[in-house]
Amino acid sequence: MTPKLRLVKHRHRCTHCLFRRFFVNVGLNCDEIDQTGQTTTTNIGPYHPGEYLYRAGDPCNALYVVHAGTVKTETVTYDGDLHISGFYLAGDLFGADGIHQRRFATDAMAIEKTWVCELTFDNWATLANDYPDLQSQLISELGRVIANKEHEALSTHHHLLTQRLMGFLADLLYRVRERQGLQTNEIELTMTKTDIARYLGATPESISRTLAKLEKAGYIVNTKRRIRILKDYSSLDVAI
Amino acid sequence: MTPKLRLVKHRHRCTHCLFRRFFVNVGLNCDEIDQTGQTTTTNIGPYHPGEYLYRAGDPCNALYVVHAGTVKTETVTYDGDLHISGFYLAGDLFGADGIHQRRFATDAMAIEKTWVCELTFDNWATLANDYPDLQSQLISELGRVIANKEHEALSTHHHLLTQRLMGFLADLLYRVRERQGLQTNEIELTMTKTDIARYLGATPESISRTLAKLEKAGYIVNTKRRIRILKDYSSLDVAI
DNA sequence: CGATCCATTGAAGCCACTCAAGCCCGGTGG
DNA sequence: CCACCGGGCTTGAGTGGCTTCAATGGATCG
Repeated sequence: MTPKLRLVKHRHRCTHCLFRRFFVNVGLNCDEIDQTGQTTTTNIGPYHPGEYLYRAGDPCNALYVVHAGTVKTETVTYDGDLHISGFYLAGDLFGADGIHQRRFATDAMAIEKTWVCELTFDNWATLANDYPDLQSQLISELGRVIANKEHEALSTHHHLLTQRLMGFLADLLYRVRERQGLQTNEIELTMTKTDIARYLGATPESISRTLAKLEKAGYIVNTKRRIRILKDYSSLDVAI
Repeated sequence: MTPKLRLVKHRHRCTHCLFRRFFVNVGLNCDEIDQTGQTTTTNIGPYHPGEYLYRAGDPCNALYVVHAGTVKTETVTYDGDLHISGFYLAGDLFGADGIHQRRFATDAMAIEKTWVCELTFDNWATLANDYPDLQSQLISELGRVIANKEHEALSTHHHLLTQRLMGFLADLLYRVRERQGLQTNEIELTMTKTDIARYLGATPESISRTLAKLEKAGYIVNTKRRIRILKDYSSLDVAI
């Protein structure tokens, strides 16, 4: 990672940016902070599909939020398998696994054209000094990350791939809706189905077969890069 | 949970307590804090095996650290399965999944005679006001929890139960060694094997069979409530 | 000393993996 | 422009690991 080549001064408004929400919650907005002359967040990008944002073991000096695009974090297991630990959409915090050791535990890669907001720990310390409530904002957000990871682990333990996959799609639809504010039932898949397999701990073949089965049973419509959800996840018949 | 009946003033030293480590790291110790007249942590217990510390949905007003004993956190999935999200030994922080929503996401149950340290958010806010560095202590710890959860998720995706189980045992041995400071190779199992199954997403039958297989292959010695590790996890032959 | 929960072992079935082949698509270069 | 290539996706056949169902033994406890 050679951030120097990519550093772009923060210019456009981070309307969906988590950091902005933090600032607003303590009674500030980005403009005010800019006016104080303090550097707050830095917008970095674009990263292109397949490009690494950082690698496992790199020093972690900042927090990141996806500004636009999608990021995946992945690890190579000791026996060579590739495991994906998360997909991050616009507004999502990622890289928190590096906070403790000050080194990232995973690789982070853009899977489409992506910009991210960077908030360095140094800047954070300065800001938190002036606005102490910011700390509890971050603590709360980390709590949310933990609760999410636990929820993910839950669906991981469904041994039927049908359920894991429907759970994944339902979660993705939920998150897309959160961002669009629309009640759409269609997901634009930014990740490959192979990546979905790596995320769910399955093989691409099984994903393909299971999607076909779900389509035949009338739960989804599965086109090239889109999936339309026809029934709610909770109505899933395990026996199909 | 009826904490009022169990509240015991903090008396003995929390030598392994995470909170104490926080205080020490900002240049304090429990004695000094006690002298200021501030209530810091409250020691609660004993909880007996099978007793709930809190239930999913209960309001979360505090952070908890195991003082002595073992705690498990579990969730009932919508289809009735019981999933265990973690085992917590002396010194471990738990309940962090309740920070964001201010409600716990899981049930917490003692699996042996257990005491815990409670630090309420109110007390935390007071302390953090006087000693701002405490906040980053907690942030760092939450980062550790996140990194751990991600690591757990990794081993979850080993599809061979043999590997998941050996990984679990190796992790448990590592954590026991951390606490005892000894180079023992024996684990005293505080949880039932059924609980191990629920944690690993398997059935008790499979755990039983896999342990028998590992013993026959010379990797472990499996007695009633103890397991002795004979070989390192990394030397595990997948083909057994 | 019966009740209950945990643990173990056996037999049968099923789901997902492995191996293998072919298709589709975008990108590249002759 | 087309041939070639590579990666992702799909489909087929066979195998293996884990689950399910069932039954028994052991441990703890009121």
